[in-house]
Amino acid sequence: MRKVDPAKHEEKRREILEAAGRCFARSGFHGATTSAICAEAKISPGHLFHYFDSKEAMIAAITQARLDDAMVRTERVMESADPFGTFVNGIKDALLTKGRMNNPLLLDMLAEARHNPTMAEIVQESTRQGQAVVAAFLRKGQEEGRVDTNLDPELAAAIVISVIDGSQSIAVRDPKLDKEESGKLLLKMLLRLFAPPAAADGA
Amino acid sequence: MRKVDPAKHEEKRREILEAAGRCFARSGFHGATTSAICAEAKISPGHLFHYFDSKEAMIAAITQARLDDAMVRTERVMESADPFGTFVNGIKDALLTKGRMNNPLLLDMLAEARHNPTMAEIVQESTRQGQAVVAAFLRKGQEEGRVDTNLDPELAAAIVISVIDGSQSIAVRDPKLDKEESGKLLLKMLLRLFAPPAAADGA
DNA sequence: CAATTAATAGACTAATTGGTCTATTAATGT
DNA sequence: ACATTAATAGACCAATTAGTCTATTAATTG
Repeated sequence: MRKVDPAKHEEKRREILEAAGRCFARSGFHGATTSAICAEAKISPGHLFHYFDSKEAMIAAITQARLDDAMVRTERVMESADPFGTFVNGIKDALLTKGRMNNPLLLDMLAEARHNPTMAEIVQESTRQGQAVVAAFLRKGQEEGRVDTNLDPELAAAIVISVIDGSQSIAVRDPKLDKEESGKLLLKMLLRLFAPPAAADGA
Repeated sequence: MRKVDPAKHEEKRREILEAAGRCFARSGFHGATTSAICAEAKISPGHLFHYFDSKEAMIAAITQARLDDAMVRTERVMESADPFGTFVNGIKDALLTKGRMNNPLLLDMLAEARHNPTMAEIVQESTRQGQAVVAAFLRKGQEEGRVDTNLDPELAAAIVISVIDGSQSIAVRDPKLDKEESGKLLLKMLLRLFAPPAAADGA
């Protein structure tokens, strides 16, 4: 008989998903056709649907993958020597929209989640997890006296995520705006929100 | 002969556009079919395409209309007795996502603009105008000593818009989160960013 | 009222698109 | 070597969808 390496199967799936990701980024979830994805991945339709049940499933898979990816990277920060400090750096990275933290599909994913219950579930579940992790960082910061203890960590975490989401809109609305500058100001804004009443954090 | 009221024509267009808006809000720009729009507007396809050249044109028109609408409302604030104060109230309204300032298509519009040059142009042009108006409010605030003069009004305006955009994501990511609460915190965050070095704005 | 043209309907279509079916090739284990 | 099954191709299809065409009804004006 034959019993083939499931790792190879997974690898191919990832490969196809990456090609799909490029197509989706270019044309949106609905604008990208399966045949465009086939072309990008250099496979036939039969082959494509051998790996994914439907285009819907591809959209769900890539969304899940991207969100998971962001989660993993965020969680890894927790293991560093200075969690809160590294966390702030992570936000910076996310806001500058350049580090591999960046996900050009974010707006599409959010919009899609407004119309598609499956996607909504994926996004919401991922948000629950992400929010919890961010809240943990904020609590850590509160313990260290670097974050205002009046802030509700869960709520503040939601705000952090919302600001990162919002930062994606800047590139769309004003492509000429310097991302470095806007990112820095967004970060400053968050840090001021975090700052305990005493410390003014002028710079 | 016959020479019919162009106002009536415009009115019907608006009517159809409103129906389309409901469909788009429900299913997204691509998920909503023209026949769904026909059903919602209670007209026939022939009739629909008598008023709009294409679905694309409908998407562009509704986007333009929504953005113009937001602009008009924002501009009107400038005419009030206390522009900056009223402006802050306007932001509050936008963040609470309830006042008629709210536009459930915002995320869809931004996502679409990433893939569709026509939409990109509309969004970017509208942003230019909106940003200018917001920057004017901030300058007013600076003159009145209510806004940090170190802030670049144009850049800060971009941040304000980005935060409002980002606030839309909250409802998607965490529908259970209290909008009142998150809106209040977002507003506080912006006000702290605006605050001149001296005033701490503790509340 | 008659003529004219706008408003409206709705059957129809051309093209696209997600997805299937069959066939072929290439691994793998015995 | 051979049997078995996975990997892959690509022709094909059913359904959907944006958009058209023709016909009818309703205003408007002279």
